[in-house]
Amino acid sequence: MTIERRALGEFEHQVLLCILRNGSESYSVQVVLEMEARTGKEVATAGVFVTLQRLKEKGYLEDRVVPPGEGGGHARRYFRLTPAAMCVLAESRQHYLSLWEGMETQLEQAWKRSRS
Amino acid sequence: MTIERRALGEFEHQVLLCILRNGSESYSVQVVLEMEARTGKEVATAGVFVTLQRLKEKGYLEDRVVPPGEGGGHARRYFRLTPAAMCVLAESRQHYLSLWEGMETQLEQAWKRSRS
DNA sequence: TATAGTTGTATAACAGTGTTATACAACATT
DNA sequence: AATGTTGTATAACACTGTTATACAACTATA
Repeated sequence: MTIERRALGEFEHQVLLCILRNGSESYSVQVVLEMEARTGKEVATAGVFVTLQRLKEKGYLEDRVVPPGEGGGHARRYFRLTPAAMCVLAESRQHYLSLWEGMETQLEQAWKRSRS
Repeated sequence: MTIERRALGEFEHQVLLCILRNGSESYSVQVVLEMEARTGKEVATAGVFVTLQRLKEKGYLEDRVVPPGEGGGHARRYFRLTPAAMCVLAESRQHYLSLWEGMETQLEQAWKRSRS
């Protein structure tokens, strides 16, 4: 058995990117809003929540609970990427690019061919 | 309920790309070899097989059985992409690019920051 | 003609990821 | 006290990925 890092699912991948994009830290609702803004589709909070937990278990996220400020409200759990997460993101980026290498034009040609 | 095409899983995505890359048609073993050549990792035939079946059920692949030629051997089941498959590939490509837009440099910077 | 080897198809079982429904906790408003 | 809002949390289920295993058709070799 080799020590192997499992690949991320697409949704996990997306959640990590949104946290990174939001700045250093994000909590669940921020991630949901960021994802919706970027995809144009509705995103369920619970789905993001479960994914945040699983990513934490796998060592890709660290979290801290921030108590409500002076304005009151509910405490929030903020997540930030670990170095392992950035590493796996970079790797999966390379993987993706190599899979698609030269395929963009080929897909377009195949598409035209299929309509003629 | 809107008529919605489910997103592809990453492995499904990869299988479609490999068939497209191999030319117009491929059968299971060809896909396995193509994937191994591209990723450098071993790929289980059964995994590819199940995925080919599922992609066919979803309307992304069409298949035909080709009897053994003069040299003999086992009959092969060849698969080719449907227009729907090319369409979903193109869409998921756009989706991916928009998710990563501007993130490559940001990931690099976050990475450096985390080591300082 | 047995026996073993090769290639390719096929299915079942299970683990991992994605989605939905639901509950709950803390605070604000009326 | 009752209601609304925001955010956390869990359970259940469907879908995707992986592994183990069986089987079918042919080849080679003794």
